[in-house]
Amino acid sequence: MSAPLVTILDDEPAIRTMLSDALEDAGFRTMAFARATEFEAALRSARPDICLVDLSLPDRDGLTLVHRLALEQGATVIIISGRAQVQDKVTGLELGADDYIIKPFDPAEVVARVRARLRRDSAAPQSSETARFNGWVAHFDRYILKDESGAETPFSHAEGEVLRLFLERPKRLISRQAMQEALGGAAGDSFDRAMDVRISRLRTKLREDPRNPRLIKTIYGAGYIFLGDVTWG
Amino acid sequence: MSAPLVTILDDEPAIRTMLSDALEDAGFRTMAFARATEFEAALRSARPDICLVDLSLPDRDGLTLVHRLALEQGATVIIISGRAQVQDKVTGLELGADDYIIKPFDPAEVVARVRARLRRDSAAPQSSETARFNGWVAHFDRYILKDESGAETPFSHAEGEVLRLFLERPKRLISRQAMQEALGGAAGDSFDRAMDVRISRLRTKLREDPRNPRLIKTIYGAGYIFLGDVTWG
DNA sequence: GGCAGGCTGTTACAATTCGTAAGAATTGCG
DNA sequence: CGCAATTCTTACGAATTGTAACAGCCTGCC
Repeated sequence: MSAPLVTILDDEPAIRTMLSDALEDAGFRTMAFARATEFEAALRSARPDICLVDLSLPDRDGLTLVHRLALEQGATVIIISGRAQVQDKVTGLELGADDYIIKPFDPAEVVARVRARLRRDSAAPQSSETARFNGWVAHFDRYILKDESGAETPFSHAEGEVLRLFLERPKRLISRQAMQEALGGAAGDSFDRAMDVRISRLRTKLREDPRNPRLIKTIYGAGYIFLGDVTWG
Repeated sequence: MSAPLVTILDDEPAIRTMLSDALEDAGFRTMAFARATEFEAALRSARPDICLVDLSLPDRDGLTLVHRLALEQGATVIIISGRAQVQDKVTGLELGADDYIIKPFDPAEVVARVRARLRRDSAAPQSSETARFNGWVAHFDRYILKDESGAETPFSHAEGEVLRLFLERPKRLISRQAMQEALGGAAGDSFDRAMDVRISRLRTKLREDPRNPRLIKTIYGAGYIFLGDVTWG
């Protein structure tokens, strides 16, 4: 597992340098951009773990960008802004940002906040081996799925990997790329289909209606989202 | 699914009241404590979704408490503290806190940060994912539109973006340009038509009469206006 | 070893989504 | 009314995603 990637989007060169230096000293990989368009272009090939975004961008409405990144792409976003009004912070956070840091800032605090976010994102894997969701009970230790009537459906290891991934991140978008990494597949062309097939088989076992899946939703062009109410243990 | 529970641990009664009031107005359940020992006793019977903790506690070292809560119990912890030094923030976050708010604070910001944490933690009641308007119910979490008879019409991601935009700004003019930015399209000539098509398809799903649209009105030369009576939640 | 059965990736093709293009319909204005 | 600008709708096609069918692999068993 390589070092987490942090992107920086800010039009002031001094800020970009300061953040890059501090974050790289702390062991992160960084990519810095001055304009939203460049940043978005880069997103197509790289998937950052955290995005630091300056709100006062010249070439695009920053809040719109945050919203798209956070709620639609499922990225973790930290806003860095010169605006210190409470109202600004509240709207930024409501739009999906995970944190809001005011300029001027101390790089050490930024690093600490980035670390705090990452710690949560990769939160300790569930110690428990059973999970309940929408009438189903998944027993990962026995590779079995029980429905409300108690009937058992076995699932395979590969299916279990996908199911566990969904149950650990319910109601959040999981991008195709993130899923492939989690499932240990190279991002190669051919593995794409393998992942699709895994999900398809899982859907069948969960008795999803192909026309209108209730649990595993596809977001065209982005990834998947699992909509169950999950309780572990 | 009951409202998320937020605990407040602070020795100043005024702060406790201020936070309780603000959080309950925002729809959360709260429990407030003046001392760490009481708080810990309560933890045995209740499982808070978020813990707000003041560091300057008389009866216990606050940082130790935060560490136990966050890293060992896996709880989500937000520190509220009078100490504004960067070093204090860094240690607090390193010890496992998820956020660090400095006194004096605005309750609205605290609420926004609590919401942001819950959204990430998953199951969180997001700003609410259903909206009612003129006999319709839009379920954004399920990508489904229900009419009065309960019949379901699925809508796609792209259609949902448009619908959400309308429902968030009812009875107000939305200029074409504003809409394009919100939908993430460059203002290029070609994307204009794409937006039209999205709206057209949405109108079809809402069963609008092309001659006399009741919900999505076109303002020639300006933009669109959504005329429904919208209630979120 | 040889075979049966299950698991999983690959391939091929079907279905869906969504932008583009083109022509039709509408609106505003003189 | 006539004309130009704007907007609506339909059809099409590229890209994305779903899934059935096939093949390779492993495991257990005789």
